[in-house]
Amino acid sequence: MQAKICNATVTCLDHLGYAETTFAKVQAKAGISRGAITHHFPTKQALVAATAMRLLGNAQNPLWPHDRAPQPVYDLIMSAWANIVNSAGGRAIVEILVACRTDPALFGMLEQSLREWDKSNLSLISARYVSATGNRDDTELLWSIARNFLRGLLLHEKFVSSPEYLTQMMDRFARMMESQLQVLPENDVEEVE
Amino acid sequence: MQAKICNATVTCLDHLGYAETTFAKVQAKAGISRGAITHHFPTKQALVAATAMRLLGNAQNPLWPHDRAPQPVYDLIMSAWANIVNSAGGRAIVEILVACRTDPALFGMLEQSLREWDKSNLSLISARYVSATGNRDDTELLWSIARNFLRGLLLHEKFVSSPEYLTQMMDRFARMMESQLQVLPENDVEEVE
DNA sequence: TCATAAAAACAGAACAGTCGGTCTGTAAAC
DNA sequence: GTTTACAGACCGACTGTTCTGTTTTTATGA
Repeated sequence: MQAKICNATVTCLDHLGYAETTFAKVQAKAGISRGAITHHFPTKQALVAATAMRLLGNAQNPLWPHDRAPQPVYDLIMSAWANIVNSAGGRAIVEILVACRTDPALFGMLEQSLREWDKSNLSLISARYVSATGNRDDTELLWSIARNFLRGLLLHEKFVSSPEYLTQMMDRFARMMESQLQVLPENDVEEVE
Repeated sequence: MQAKICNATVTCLDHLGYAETTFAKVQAKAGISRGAITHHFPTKQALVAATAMRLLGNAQNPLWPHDRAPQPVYDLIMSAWANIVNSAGGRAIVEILVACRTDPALFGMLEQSLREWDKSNLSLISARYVSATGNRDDTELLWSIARNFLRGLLLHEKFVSSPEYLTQMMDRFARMMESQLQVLPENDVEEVE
């Protein structure tokens, strides 16, 4: 039930934005009663915070399969955009991040979790990729830069002069990252997470 | 009067976010009557759209003074962050861009203006800076990348592990740009805009 | 094993407050 | 004298939240 509610919330955030994501809309989208939603999530912030936590959990894995070798940096950037950031969940996360900036209650609920997610996300990267300088901190800096670029791109996407231009930006950025970041040479990368 | 209303709107967007920016709040912040605001801006979208146009006009100049030589790329990135993106106006713009994604009425009012602003912004850049490849399109791509990164950084700012880490990210990105972009050699750069 | 109590899961009505938008009224300007 | 600039009351719709019921699940103890 909670999963059903949060999925409906993601859809609403993606299609309607944070402001228009109301209890009534989520309830209608999920096809449930009003009581169900307020029982599990007494406030709007609680609903959105729970949805964010769920999304973060799902966004951790799909980029680096445990069984296969890490994909090249270029492909990593491309699939991060297509499968994570520019997805319903990714767009919902951006709505939530923006709301966090001005909603202290929501910020308080998510601050710690987002910090921890950020940290574990970075350590997943530096277990598989390494900066050209060989410095681990630099690896994490580069990935942070990439993540912020992709999120910023989400805001600009609808105003890009043409779809091809967006492709060119992605390609240009991925090539720039490629020159700074590389797949870690064959090591044992088992004991991660 | 319109300027007073729009300034109050910027403050509200910055402090309260798009969802909580209401006619009542703007009215109170500007210290005017309800009639004044609805007279000039009949809908909330019209108010926000007019505010956006005003902000875009202000955000065009300050990075490249006409009288002095263009600043180095590193400084350009740094001052774009400090003076444009991470300012009250910059944060308000991001709120508006996010709202545009899900509000068709607002999007319709701003789409054309934002596209034109983007174009003129890019031509201002390529009049003073050039990609290491010498290609003008590449220059514009690089600047688009920088702008999107800075906007994305705005969403992440409150969750960064430490203030120093943010400085490091800025520094790392600016150095990366520095290696791809350079100040255009002394030419006549008068007939711009 | 099963009766039973306690708790959790849901349903839906009700609430006060606020929203965006419209309306009439007045003063000033052109 | 017609239009524009402002003032402020008014409105229905909708907001997030609280509340009282009803059903289902879970825990308990003999």
